[in-house]
Order: sequence, then structure tokens, then C-alpha cells
Amino acid sequence: MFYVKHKYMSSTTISDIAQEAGVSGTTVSLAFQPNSRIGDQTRQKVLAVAQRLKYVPNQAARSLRQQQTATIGMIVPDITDTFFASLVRECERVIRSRGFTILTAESQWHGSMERQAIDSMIESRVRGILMCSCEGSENALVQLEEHDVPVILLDTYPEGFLGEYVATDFTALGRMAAEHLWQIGARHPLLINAGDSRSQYSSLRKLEQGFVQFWDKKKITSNIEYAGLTSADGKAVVSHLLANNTIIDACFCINDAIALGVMDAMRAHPQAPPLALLGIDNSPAARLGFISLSSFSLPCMHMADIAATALLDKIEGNASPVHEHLFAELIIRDSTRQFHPPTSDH
Amino acid sequence: MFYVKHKYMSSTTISDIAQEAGVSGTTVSLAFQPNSRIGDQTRQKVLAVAQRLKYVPNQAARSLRQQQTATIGMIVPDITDTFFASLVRECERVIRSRGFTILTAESQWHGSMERQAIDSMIESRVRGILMCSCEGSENALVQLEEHDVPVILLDTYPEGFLGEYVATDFTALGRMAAEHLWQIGARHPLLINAGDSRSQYSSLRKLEQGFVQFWDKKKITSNIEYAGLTSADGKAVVSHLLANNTIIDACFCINDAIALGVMDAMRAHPQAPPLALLGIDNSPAARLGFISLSSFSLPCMHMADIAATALLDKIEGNASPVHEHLFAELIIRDSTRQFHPPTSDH
DNA sequence: TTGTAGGCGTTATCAT
DNA sequence: ATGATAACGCCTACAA
Repeated sequence: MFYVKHKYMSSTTISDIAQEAGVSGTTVSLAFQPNSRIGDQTRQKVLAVAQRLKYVPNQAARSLRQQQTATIGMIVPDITDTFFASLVRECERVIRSRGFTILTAESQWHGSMERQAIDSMIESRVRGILMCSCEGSENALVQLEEHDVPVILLDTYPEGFLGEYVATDFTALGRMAAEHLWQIGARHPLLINAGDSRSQYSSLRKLEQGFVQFWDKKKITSNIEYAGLTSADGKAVVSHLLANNTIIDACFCINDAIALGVMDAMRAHPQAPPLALLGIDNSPAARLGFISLSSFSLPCMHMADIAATALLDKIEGNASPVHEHLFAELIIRDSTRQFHPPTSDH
Repeated sequence: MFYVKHKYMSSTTISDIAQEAGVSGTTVSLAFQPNSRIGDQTRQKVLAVAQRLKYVPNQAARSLRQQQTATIGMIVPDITDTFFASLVRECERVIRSRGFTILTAESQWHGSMERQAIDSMIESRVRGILMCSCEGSENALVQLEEHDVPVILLDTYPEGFLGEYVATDFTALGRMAAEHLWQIGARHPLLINAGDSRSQYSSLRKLEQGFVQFWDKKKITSNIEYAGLTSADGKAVVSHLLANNTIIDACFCINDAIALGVMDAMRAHPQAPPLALLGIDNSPAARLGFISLSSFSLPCMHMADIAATALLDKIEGNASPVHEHLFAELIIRDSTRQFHPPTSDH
């Protein structure tokens, strides 16, 4: 009466169809629900009219009426990182296959953006959230709990976290890296870890712990440098160490990009002593014959499957909390295979 | 009366706040709108209560009432491709900065999935769509038109498309590639293009046209191979050509991954004649000193900015259709700089 | 400055 | 087998 009809949207509604087909709104609604109490002819007629009028159901109205959505939220720190992108893809696959839709957001490693994304998702009334937390806003998790939004953390979880998660065992990863380097004869190990805002990121801390503890047991001091996440950073770190004549014979980098930077630095200094090199990601470049970088393959698909399935199961009532640690797989290539330790050592 | 209250959701509503604060729903609603006719004290009181009750507005209700959302849809073929991921990030930045939210989807290069995504977005009543179309479902665009959902295509657009777009000029890119290879002395060029489902992808066709036409003018026959998009594909193609003693002295690949595969093949055959190598993406690996791959840098940020801004402007009433072609930038590195053409030629 | 009421599109409940 | 009705949470034209 009072309002201008169709101020912006002009989509056809159930009422339009009802009028056109000469039935009630109820009948139209029922026509769209499979196996509902309705005559076959009526259904056909209604669906035909709906198609002719190009009817598309209004999700907002549906959600409001049903008091629930079929949306799962997913938050990752960096969508341009292939690892996170793959997680998103796989989660999306599972989520869609179960009749839900996905709402993604990127925190860009900022706690404040992670929080914003969560707020926005609560407003959208997502049924649950899959999150690769950047751990910059732990109280955001409390907020989700307050709003009864189930969360499963992916890939990593903060120290002392009591909720559900499907994570990579980074302590084991660090230990495996150290062990491999030890076995090929390295005795002066270097770890290039992430500094700055990511220095408190728990998975990197665990990785470092696992790495350092192994060498500690061997009474070997491990060298640790903190840098950014790019090739340029890796190159700079090692160039600097070479210039200072620091003795290192193996380098473990927290991603392949850094490792490639290190490789670049080493190839620019052919007179430098050999350096075993190990990355994380098992990126396409690492697999190239003339690069042949040893690297850890993270259990991306597996994590995504488990986490997404667990979350959907939980939402649909089959409660069974997940606290899962998965292991990365070490892919050995030339960068740690062709290493010959200096004979002078040990 | 008849329904069970709070069957699933238990979030506090405006009415809850109104009751608790002893005011009407109107007042509460107004309290959240800045500069609305309302007493300062009342506003403070209401907001305090809202915070205490952990009120979060219900987007579904708001959208339904307002007959519109503040959501922009974005569809890309492959979220694990850094180029598309960067586009998403930049568009998201612009979209959020203007008070909208983004809903993303991945078509995985399948027309059917692109269509599904569009359907889903229409159900969500997105205000507009930014799309890197995989061009497998052109009639989907008609559907969007029928529903008055403005679309701006990003990066590429199908032959004969009449709508809005912000695209890379792929014809020019192909021509520039050919010209550069010509200038450094190449006379037996090879283009590794994408086959299979992407063979009809218009930007790749244009790129090929631009490339081939240049050589045609020089009375030179260009070799073209169709393959997948990975390093392994590039490696396989060139290994095969080498085995057949096909004469090529320059290779232009439609992405850096393929080019790296070619580089891998060439380094595995050091006795083979030199091959100038050119890629697209300007990926991090291309910049490494020991790789130094010449490559085209696509105007990713620029395209995203223009497209997202244009779409939002259009939605907000400042109509001004965009039909924009942007140019890729050729980054010359060693892979096309250290090339010495065989003296026997020409 | 605040309150009342009606309706956005959909669906669950209760008749017929 | 079908229809009438109310209600989800929110916003706004109008009344007070």
C-alpha cells in the first residue's frame, strides 16, 4: 500500500507464479520441494509457469523464514598462496557436494581483518566456519562460540586451543627436516623462519621447536634467521651469511619460494661450499629437473576433506569432535641428495 | 504463536533489545543508523544494551526488507592460479572499501560450473558480477541480463561480446611477443598454446592470431603446439620436438609454468641449439637469477581496480560503460637476451 | 523525539 | 490434494 513496489529488484515471486498459474502460494512453494504432497499435473503446471516467468527463489526470504542458511564460511590468510587456494578449492568441493554454499574471506595475515570477516559471517548467519587462522585475534573465537557458530581450524591452531582442528604436525615436520639433513651429513644447519607479524604464528614456532630440539640432542647449534616469505628474502639472508663467511652446510626454509631464493644465491656463488636445501610446499618449480628441490608436501586435500566433512557432520547433528594431526610427506630430490659433507668435519 | 521460537538460531533481535531497553523497535533500528533523528542518550542506551546482548544484525532480514543486498559476485576459472587469485584480492579490496561484500566462486574452467555459480548468485541477489569467464556457457550472460544483474568481464571476453569488459589486449600481446623474438633474431618460432577445453578460449585465440600474423608478414611459418598448462606439458612438447629434430629457435608459452618446463627440457639437452624463451605471468620463479625468464606482466591490479570501480559506479547510478583494453608489459630477461641466432640463417 | 503498523518473499502449520 | 494465514527480523511511511 504505502511502499513503492519493486523499488530495485523486479524478480518474480512465488505470488506471481501463483497468480499466473491460478493456484495458491503454498502450492507453488510445495511444487519446488521434491516428494511433497501435491498433484503431479499441478506440479508440472507450476514449474512450467515458473520457468516461463524466470523465477529464481530469494535466498534471503528463505533464510529468514527457515531461520537458517546453508552457508559455510571459510577464512584463509592469503588467497594467492597456492596452498590456501587449494584448501579453499577442496573445501568448496565437499561443501557444495553436500548442498551447502561457501563464503570465503581473506585475512591477509591481519587479526583485525580476520575479525572483520568473522563478524561479517555472523551477520550472514553462516552455519559454521573453516578457518586457517592467522592467530592475530584469538578472542574472535570466543565470539563465535557465543553465537553458536561451530569452528574447525585448518592447518594450524594456537597454543592451548581447546576447540576442534585438523592440522599439520609442524613439530614432527621440523624434526623430520632436521633428521633428514642430519642423515645426509649436515652439521651446520640453518633454518630460515618467518619474522615480523608471523613470528608468533604457532605452527612456525612448533616447526622451529621440532627442528632445534633435534639438533640440540645431537649437541649441534642450529642457526636461525628470520625473514619474509619471498625468494628475495631467502636470497638476501644467504647472501649476507656468505658475505660474513658464516659456516652453514644445510638450509631448511619454511617455503619453497624462500628456498629458491637461497638456491639463487648459491648458484650466484659457485665457489661457496655446497649447501643442502630443503623447502616446504612441494611447488611445481621444485619438481623441475634443473631445480630439483627437496620439499615437504603438505596433506592439503586430506586436511580439507576431513575438516569440511567433520564440520558438515557436526552441523547435521552427527557430533564427533576432531582433533587431528596429519603428517607432511618429505619429497627427497637432488637439493638434499647430491650433498657431500666436507670431510674435515667430525 | 504457532511456531517453536528459535528452532535453530538463537540470536538476539531488535525486539529483544527494544524490550530490554524499554523503547520501540523503530528506535533501536534508528540507533544503528548514523545521523538519524534520535536522542543522544537514547542512542547510547540502546547501543549499550545491544552490545550487552551481543546483537548482530540479520543480513537476510535486512536484504529482504530493503529489496537489495550489498553483495558483488566474482567468478574465476581457477583460484589456485596466482593471477586469478590476485584479481580476486584486489577486487575484494575495492569492493569492501566501498561498503560491499564479495561472494566468490570458481568455475574450474567448466561452463556448467560457471552457470551454476551464476544461478547461485542470482538466488543470493548479488548486485553485480565480475567475471573471468571460461566462455563455456555464453547463454549464462543472457540470463544475467534477464535478471538485471550488471556484469563486467575481466581479463577476457568472448568474440562478438557486446557488454562491458576490462580485458588484456591479447592480440597485441601475441604481436609483441613475436616482434620481440623477431628482433633478437629468431626465425623459427614456436608457440605453445592451450589445447583441449581451452582451445576455444577467445583470449588464447587472439594471442595466437597476433603471434601468427606477425610472422606471416615476415613470410615466416610459425610452429604451434597445443598442450596443457603445466611445466610437465611444456617439457613434453619440447622434448618431443627435439627428438624429432624439429628446428626451432624461439618459444613463446602462454604461461611461465609451461616455459619453465621448456627450460627444463633444454637444460636436459645442453647439446641442442639455443632457444629463446618467453612466458606470461612474470611469476616469482621467472625473476630468479638462475632462471631469468622473460615474461609478460599482466596488468592485474589495474584491471581489477578499473573493473570493480566501474561496476560499483554503475550500481550506484553513475552509469558509464567500460570497454577497456589494457596492455601487458614485456619484461626482458636472459632467456631472450642471451640468444645468438645461428649465422647460417638469412 | 518516539511509536505504530505494515510488508519484503518464503514456508510451516493448520484448516478445508 | 489444496488453500489461508501467520511469522521469520528488519525498515520506513506515517501518526502522535
